[in-house]
Amino acid sequence: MSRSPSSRREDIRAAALELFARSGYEATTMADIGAAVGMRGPSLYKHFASKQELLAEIMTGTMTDLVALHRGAVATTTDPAERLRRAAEAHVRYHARHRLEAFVGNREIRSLVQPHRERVLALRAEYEAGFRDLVKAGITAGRFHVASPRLASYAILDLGMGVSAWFRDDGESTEDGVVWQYGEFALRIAGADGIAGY
Amino acid sequence: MSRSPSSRREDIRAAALELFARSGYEATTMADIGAAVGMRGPSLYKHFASKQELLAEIMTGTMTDLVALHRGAVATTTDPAERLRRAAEAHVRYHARHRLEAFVGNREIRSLVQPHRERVLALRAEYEAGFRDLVKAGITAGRFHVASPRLASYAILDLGMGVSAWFRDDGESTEDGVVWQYGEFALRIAGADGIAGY
DNA sequence: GTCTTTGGCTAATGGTCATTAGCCAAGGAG
DNA sequence: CTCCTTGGCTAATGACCATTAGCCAAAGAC
Repeated sequence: MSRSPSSRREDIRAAALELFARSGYEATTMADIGAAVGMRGPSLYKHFASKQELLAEIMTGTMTDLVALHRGAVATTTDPAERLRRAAEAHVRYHARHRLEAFVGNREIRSLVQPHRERVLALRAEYEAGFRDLVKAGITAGRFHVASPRLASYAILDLGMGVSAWFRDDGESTEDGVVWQYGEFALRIAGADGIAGY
Repeated sequence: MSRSPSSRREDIRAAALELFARSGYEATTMADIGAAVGMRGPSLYKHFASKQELLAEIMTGTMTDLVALHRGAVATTTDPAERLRRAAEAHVRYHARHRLEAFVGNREIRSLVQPHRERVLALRAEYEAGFRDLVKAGITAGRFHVASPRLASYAILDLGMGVSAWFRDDGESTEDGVVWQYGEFALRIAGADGIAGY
């Protein structure tokens, strides 16, 4: 039974994502992607304009989702510590749950060409500014204690990115366990009141 | 004036490193590397056996240096917090000071072929185990308070890796400032006694 | 039943790339 | 001075790759 065009396109996108994560964009060929969905490489061009369009769609989608999740996470509270915890948890949960998207989103920016690249970089800058603003607001409120809000926000962001590289929901770590623990780490990094390990 | 063979080889290695960091191993050509050192691509083969050898040398060297620096950092004290701080500081300083090596070392493992790849992965596993052991030792001594030593050690490692991606010694952050702050973050993540932001 | 559209095929296009082969100028050794 | 080695050159080898062109079977529309 043939697949609908939009589900076929989604299959191709999923196959490309898996191969880009495993081998890298440059080392993945259209023939590889085609083989993964049961067609020849040149047939992909009936569904996608180019190999670059595949990468652009994956990376833009990832960054758009992260920004939206961040906004949603911090929207319903004004407490600085709660906002940071929720933002960090959303960040880590996304990296655990969509680890291939997060991994490719982090790793393949060098292969993304204009204008997609600057669009993704702009979204990334917005996202990073969101974390920095959260840390600064906490310091201003007297709730966080850290010498450098800039370094703290970078550190918190990097924690999530690391998760996409190693996390497997294999029992040793559950998604919820990692999300909770990393939310805690974010508050520790920020030096939030009442967070000190016990 | 011609350069000595070993300094020529070092120039090629440095050029390759810079290009691998900027564009990625796969997207960098031998012609690119040759142009950077003032010769044609095929001439590189008088100094290196292959493009892969260049990558392997960079990545193995980086991992070997990190393991050695770690050993040195923890060798002269037995206090758990001091050991973790020193290990984290060595880790971050390396990533700040050798950010291209660290960046390529983190990002290009997918392009490294056997047997180099398993050698680098083994060194990486040893290095990661070193951090995990430090965190566990601190918990055993009652000095650290963290639910998951495994997650804490991953988090600490990821902090340094992030540094290689964004750090510039540009005044806004100095190497010493970042090293100190990140050493502090490592202790906070581990929930070290006496570290709570103020 | 006929015409149109869709989507997968193969062959081809235009180009790229790692690496080897062989040449030769320059420098060093004896 | 002669011979050998080194290191950079160009041309070539063998293979690969993104993408396009054109064909055609199958399915859908009327």
